[in-house]
Amino acid sequence: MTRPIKKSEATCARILDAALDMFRTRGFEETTMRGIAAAAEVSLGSAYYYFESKEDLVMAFYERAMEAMAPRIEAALASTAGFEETVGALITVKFEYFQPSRNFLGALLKHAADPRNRLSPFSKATRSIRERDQVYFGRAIAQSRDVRVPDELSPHLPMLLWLYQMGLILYWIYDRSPGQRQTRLLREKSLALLVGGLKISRFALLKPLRTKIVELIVLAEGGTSHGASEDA
Amino acid sequence: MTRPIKKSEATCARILDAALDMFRTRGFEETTMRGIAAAAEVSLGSAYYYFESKEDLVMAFYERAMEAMAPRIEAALASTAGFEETVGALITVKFEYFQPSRNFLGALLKHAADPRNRLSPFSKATRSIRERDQVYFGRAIAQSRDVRVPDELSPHLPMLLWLYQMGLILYWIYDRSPGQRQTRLLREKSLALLVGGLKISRFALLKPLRTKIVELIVLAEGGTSHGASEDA
DNA sequence: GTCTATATCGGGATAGAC
DNA sequence: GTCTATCCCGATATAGAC
Repeated sequence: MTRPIKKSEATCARILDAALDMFRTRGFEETTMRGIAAAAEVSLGSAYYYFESKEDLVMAFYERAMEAMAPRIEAALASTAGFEETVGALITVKFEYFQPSRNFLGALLKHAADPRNRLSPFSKATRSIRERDQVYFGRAIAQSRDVRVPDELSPHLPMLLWLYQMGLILYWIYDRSPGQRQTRLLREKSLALLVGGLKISRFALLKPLRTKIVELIVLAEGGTSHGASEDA
Repeated sequence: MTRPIKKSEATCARILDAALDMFRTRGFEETTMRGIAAAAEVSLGSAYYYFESKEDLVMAFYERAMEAMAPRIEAALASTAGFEETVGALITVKFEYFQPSRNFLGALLKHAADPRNRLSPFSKATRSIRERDQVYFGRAIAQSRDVRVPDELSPHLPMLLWLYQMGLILYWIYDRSPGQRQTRLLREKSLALLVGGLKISRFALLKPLRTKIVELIVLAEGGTSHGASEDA
C-alpha cells in the first residue's frame, strides 16, 4: 500500500502491454486471451482477474491513445495557422498516431456502428474520450480568425467536425490504396470543401437553408444516446 | 427430383425459419446453432449440412427480405407521384418490412462497418443485393419529371440515395424514441432538404461547387472495394 | 442423397481451490 | 491474487443409419 509500485500493478501493466502489442501486430480477433496471458507469462485466469473482458483491454488502449496524443494535439492548437490548417493538423495527429494500429482499429470498428457496444466511439463508456476530443475542435474554432461561424451553427460544430473526422478514419481503415493515398486526397479535398462551405454559410442569402440544416442537426442529435437527455 | 417439394427442401426451410425466428426474437449473437437445430428439430450436423455457417443463414435472410420486398417496391415505383414521394415510398417499404427485425438488424450492423465482412451491406457477398436496390433508386430518378439531375451527378445518384437510405436505417436501429418517431421526422426533413438541394443543383451559379462535390464523390468511390476496379 | 450422433478443437468467460 | 479445471459455443470432421 505504501510503496508506489505494487506487484499487482506490474502484473496488470505487463498484461496490458502484451495485449496492446498483440492487438497492434495481429489484430483484435486474431489475438486470444490465452495468447495474451502466455505473452505476459500469467495464467488465463489472472488475465481475467485484471481485465474483465477482452473489450476492457481495448478501452485501456483508447485511454492510452488519448493521453499519448494530448501533447501533439496541444502543439497543433498552439500554432497560429488558419482554421483549415489547424483542423487538418488535429486530424493528422490521429492518423499518425493510429498508423501502426490501422488493422487493429479495423477490427474494432466492427462494433463502431452500435452505440450500445462499449467499444463504440459513440457509446457511454467512450463518452469522456469523445468529449475531450470534441473540445479540441471547439478550441480550433474559437481561436480561428479567418472563419466566423454563424451563431446557430457554432454549438454543433465541434461535434460535426469530430463526426467528420470519424468518417475519415473509417474510410482510412478500409482504404487499400498504397500508403492510403486515397484517404489523404479525400481528406484534403473534403476539408477544403467543408471550410469553404462554412465560410459562405454566413451569407444572408443562405439563411433559410442554414436554418433547415441546423434544424436537421438538432433533430438528429436528439435521437442519440449521447445527446442532452441520456436515458429512455 | 420430379416432385416440386422434396424432403430436403422442407428441412432446409424449417431450419431457416427457426433461425430467422430466433434471430428476430433473440438477436444474432444470442442465437446459437445448437438452438437453431433444436428448434428446427434436426441435429446440429444437419443444420451445418444445409448452411455452412451462421452467417449463411443471415445471407438467406437478406435474400428473403429482398424477394419479399420486391413487389412492394414495384408498387411504389408504379405510382405517378413526384420524385420525393417515390423515394420516400421506396425507403418506407424497407422500414415497414424490417420493423419486426429491428433488434436483429442492430446485431447485424455490428459488422456493417467492415466491407470485408460478408454480412456487411458493403461486402462483395452482398453486392448483388446492394445493386438490385440501387437500381430501384435509379428507376425512381429516371421516371421523375419534377426533378432533373445534372448529368455529372446522375451516374452517382442511385448509389448516393442508397447510402442515404442506409444511414437512415442505421439511425433507426438505434433510435430509442417511442415508435422511432425521431427517425420518421429525420427521414421527412432530410429527404425534403436533399431533394431541394438536387433541384437547385442545376443552377449555373453552383457549377463550381457541383464540380467539386462530384470530384469528391468520384474520389471516395475510387477507394472502395465495390467501385470500378475490384481487387488489390 | 439426407440425416444423426459424436468427437474434437479453439477461444471467451467463470468458479472455486489454494 | 493466482492458477487449474470447466463450461459454452461456433465450427469441423467423421462414421454410419436410412
